[in-house]
Amino acid sequence: MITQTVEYALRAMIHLSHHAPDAQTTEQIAVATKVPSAYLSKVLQGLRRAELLHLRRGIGGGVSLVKPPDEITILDVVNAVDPLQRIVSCPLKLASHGEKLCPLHRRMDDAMASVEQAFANSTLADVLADPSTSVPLCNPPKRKSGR
Amino acid sequence: MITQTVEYALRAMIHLSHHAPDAQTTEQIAVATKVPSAYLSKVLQGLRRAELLHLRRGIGGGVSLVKPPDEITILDVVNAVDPLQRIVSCPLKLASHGEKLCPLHRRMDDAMASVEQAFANSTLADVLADPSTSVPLCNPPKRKSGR
DNA sequence: CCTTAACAAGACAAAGTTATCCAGTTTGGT
DNA sequence: ACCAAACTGGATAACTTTGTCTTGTTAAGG
Repeated sequence: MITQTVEYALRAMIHLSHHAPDAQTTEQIAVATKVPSAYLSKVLQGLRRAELLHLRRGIGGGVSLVKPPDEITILDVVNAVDPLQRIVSCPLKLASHGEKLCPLHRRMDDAMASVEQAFANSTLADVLADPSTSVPLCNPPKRKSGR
Repeated sequence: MITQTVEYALRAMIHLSHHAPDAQTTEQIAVATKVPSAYLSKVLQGLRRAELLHLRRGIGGGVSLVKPPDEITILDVVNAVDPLQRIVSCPLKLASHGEKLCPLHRRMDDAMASVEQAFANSTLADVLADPSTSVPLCNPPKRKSGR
């Protein structure tokens, strides 16, 4: 459910939010988020199909967010690349169960619902603004003498 | 996170709980839970390794629960076959983050924690006793004339 | 118009998951 | 002892996910 692809997509989106509204190249994102760049480009294409990203090619091109970070939730990102699978009907196809989930699947879907809820309640801006600890994905800027 | 294997394992455990403390053959479980029997036997071996099941071979053998259904949680079953992956340290291996999760991964792990919590709070007996709707996994017994 | 930076798209490879099959081994009953 | 019912373990196959590579296509700038 939190697949590698989802993890990569979230890293990329956070990184872009951090630099919003500026564009970043795929390569820049790959380095910053430690994602294999060739694979990242596939993931980004998924995010573009979901209309979360704008990709421009050619010199000076790159990747940018379509909407500001406070209008994009974690759930949006997850659903763009690997949609959260809710259990909507009996996986055993029991006719008598139909749309009503049995107690087992009811519980499993409740768990999925809580994840969906949590993801829907956090925007990328929320994540960036989180006062808790460190900057998402980033080492704190090193204080260098020559700067 | 709720992989096919986990789904199968839970179906088998619920089925066994339903018949506890009697044993069932792998084939009986496979038919009742609509799981491919050859694969089910692998899944059951995982549950045995986790000491949730007792498998006996030979005539009259079969699969039985090691503990009563009210002492086995959904989480026990999940962790036996495909352990729930909590995020315990920064996936980017940023030295500065170390054990502290950044706001992104903190949120992701919180979601995992809520799932873990939900799974830990339901025993197999709870699922069976659930008054909500239908019997877990089963079609209601059909009223046949000759019976 | 040519070069170069950048994304696009498809083929392909590696690894993990799911599923099948078969030749053993154990066990109870005759 | 033998037979038949059941699980065991290993090999293998199909499929999905993850990752790489190569060849295109787009766009800016001189």
